[in-house]
Amino acid sequence: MVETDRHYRIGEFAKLVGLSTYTLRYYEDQGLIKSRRDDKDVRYYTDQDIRWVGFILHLKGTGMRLNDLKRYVTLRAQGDATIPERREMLRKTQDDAEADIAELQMHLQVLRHKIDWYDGKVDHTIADSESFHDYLQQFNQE
Amino acid sequence: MVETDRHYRIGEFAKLVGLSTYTLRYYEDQGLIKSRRDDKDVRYYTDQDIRWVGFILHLKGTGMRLNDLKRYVTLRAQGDATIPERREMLRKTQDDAEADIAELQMHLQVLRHKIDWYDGKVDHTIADSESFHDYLQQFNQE
DNA sequence: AAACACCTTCGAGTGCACTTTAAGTCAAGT
DNA sequence: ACTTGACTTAAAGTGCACTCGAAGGTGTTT
Repeated sequence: MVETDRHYRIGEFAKLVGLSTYTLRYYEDQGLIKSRRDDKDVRYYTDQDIRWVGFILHLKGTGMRLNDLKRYVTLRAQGDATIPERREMLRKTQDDAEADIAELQMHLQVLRHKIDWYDGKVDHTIADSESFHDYLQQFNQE
Repeated sequence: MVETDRHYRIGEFAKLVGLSTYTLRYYEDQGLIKSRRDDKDVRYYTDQDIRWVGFILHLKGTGMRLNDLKRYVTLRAQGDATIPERREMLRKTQDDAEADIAELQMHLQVLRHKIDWYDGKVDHTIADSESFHDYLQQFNQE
């Protein structure tokens, strides 16, 4: 054991994980996180919870929706038998995120070219003010 | 000249650029695009407009908001004197997009690790079911 | 003649993820 | 005593970017 006995009330916990107390209660309502209560019915959280919320934020950060997150949590609660499905959810999320990045990169490429054009690094003699776009059609798979 | 004399009505144009007619009218209301009208007051668009909408979609694709897009359009209408500001807007958008990608990559790294963990490629003997997170704290600058 | 595509204004609806308020209670700290 | 922070439920508000519908019109095509 490290120091897993530390307790945090919602306000402190909110600061630790970078969410508002509103959001934490909302996530609890949604079933994404759970909290224990002291004898006064006041929520408290532990370092475990910090890690769990951290993980949730990573999943959200890759674009996973609340609904999928709920599903994931439900599966997790059902034990190891659901690992294949959970793995599959993560893989799908990963694929989507990678596709998003690829698309973003493509759009960025156009932006960079336009900035270069503003900087005079690219041929200015073309009449059409947006014809750099033509040049970049080759990257355009959409 | 290539073949810049082709005219498209809104329905056809919508299909060409991948937006709905609703959205095209909405963008026009917002001042992002303009259309010419025939003698019956029916909108028509040209190949120029396809390129312009294409550019808009690239900017949106990098995360630029409608409001900023409006500002950009306004500046563009004011002529070359506003090029520095426009360039700066693009640079800012670029920076933001690059930051988004970096963050996404970081979250993805966690996801990939978790998938590996599910696949048994990573040590399974750790008791804490989410402790892979600890391992990745090093990437966590947020 | 009916269907279809276009036009107008303008307000309401959608989806997502919060965010806030209201209204009342409880308890610890300064 | 008062402020601060916690608690409850339920509902309304926010922001963004559409998306749609009503209601009435014109014009072209089948």
